[in-house]
Amino acid sequence: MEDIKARTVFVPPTPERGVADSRIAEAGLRPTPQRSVVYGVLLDHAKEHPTADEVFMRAKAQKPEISMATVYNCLDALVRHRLVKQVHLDRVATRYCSNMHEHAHFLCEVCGEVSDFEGASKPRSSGFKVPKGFKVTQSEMNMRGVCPNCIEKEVSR
Amino acid sequence: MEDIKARTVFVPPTPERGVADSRIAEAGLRPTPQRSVVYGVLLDHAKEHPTADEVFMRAKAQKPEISMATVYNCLDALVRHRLVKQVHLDRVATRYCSNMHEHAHFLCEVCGEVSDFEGASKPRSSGFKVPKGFKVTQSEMNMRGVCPNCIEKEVSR
DNA sequence: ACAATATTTAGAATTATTCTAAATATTGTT
DNA sequence: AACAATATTTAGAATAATTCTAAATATTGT
Repeated sequence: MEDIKARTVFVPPTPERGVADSRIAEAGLRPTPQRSVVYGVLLDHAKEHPTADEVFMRAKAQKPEISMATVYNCLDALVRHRLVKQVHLDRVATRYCSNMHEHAHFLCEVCGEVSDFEGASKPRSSGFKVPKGFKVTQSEMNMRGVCPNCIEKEVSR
Repeated sequence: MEDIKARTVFVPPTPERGVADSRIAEAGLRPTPQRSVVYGVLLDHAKEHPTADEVFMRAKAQKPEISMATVYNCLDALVRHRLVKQVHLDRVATRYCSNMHEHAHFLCEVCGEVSDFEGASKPRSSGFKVPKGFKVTQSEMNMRGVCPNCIEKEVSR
């Protein structure tokens, strides 16, 4: 019989983990296993726009000792170093997004799904006049409404 | 001596209160004194983008029996009926804004002040392609950075 | 004035986020 | 490789924002 313990302990890194580590280093952030896991979770689940809590649960699956405070610390560091965006869609939990291309976010008020919309999210390229004297470092464009799936369900009721 | 009690009890309605009441009625919302006070506070302090808590304190000054739960209820009703916008700028408290003209919000990361930027905040007029099949009912554009005041202070340090 | 319906209330409950201080890890130097 | 300096992680407590609950009150249309 094979050495099961060794087999189960060895979890091959996802391709994203290597990407995570090199980007963390490039960004001038001190590399730690926790940051690697947290950023890896976000890269693996960019489309889901997870909350801190969802990141915590996924990170815990890979690294059981990780704590919630660390997840918040890591998320803050990643946001400060422009590897991750915060998405403030509603009154409750903030979401995190590793897609740094220009895009807007859309929240379906029926099912709660968050979608990415391509297009300009930077003020200069989106019809906004930034008044003289202000320095803009980040911007986000958020929309709400009903997604195609939920419109269909409503019609067929 | 004059009747001080009578004088202090009579608080002349601000011009905004009348506006508040008629807009609440126009919006098809049941008129209640609480909604009137809450909306009046927002109309009087549109530039300050108050949080629910700040609205509560101001509303309490005019109507001491009002409760926090009612402030949230009223804010939700006003938002649903498009008299007020929610502003989701950061991880903490949501802010409220009675300026329904197209504009973006700017948060100064140094002093915390929120400013209005004129310009398009609606997706159609701001360079965003809303994918086919989505119904967009609300949108908000938020920016962060440093305001002119704080840039000046930083330079002169 | 009456029933039906919606709103308000206080307070408890829940959820999201921040804080704290001690333990551990990382870095740049010898 | 060992060392000091500095940064990060940790568990758990603390705080802050928001939601829930069920009873009391207000508003509406008849």
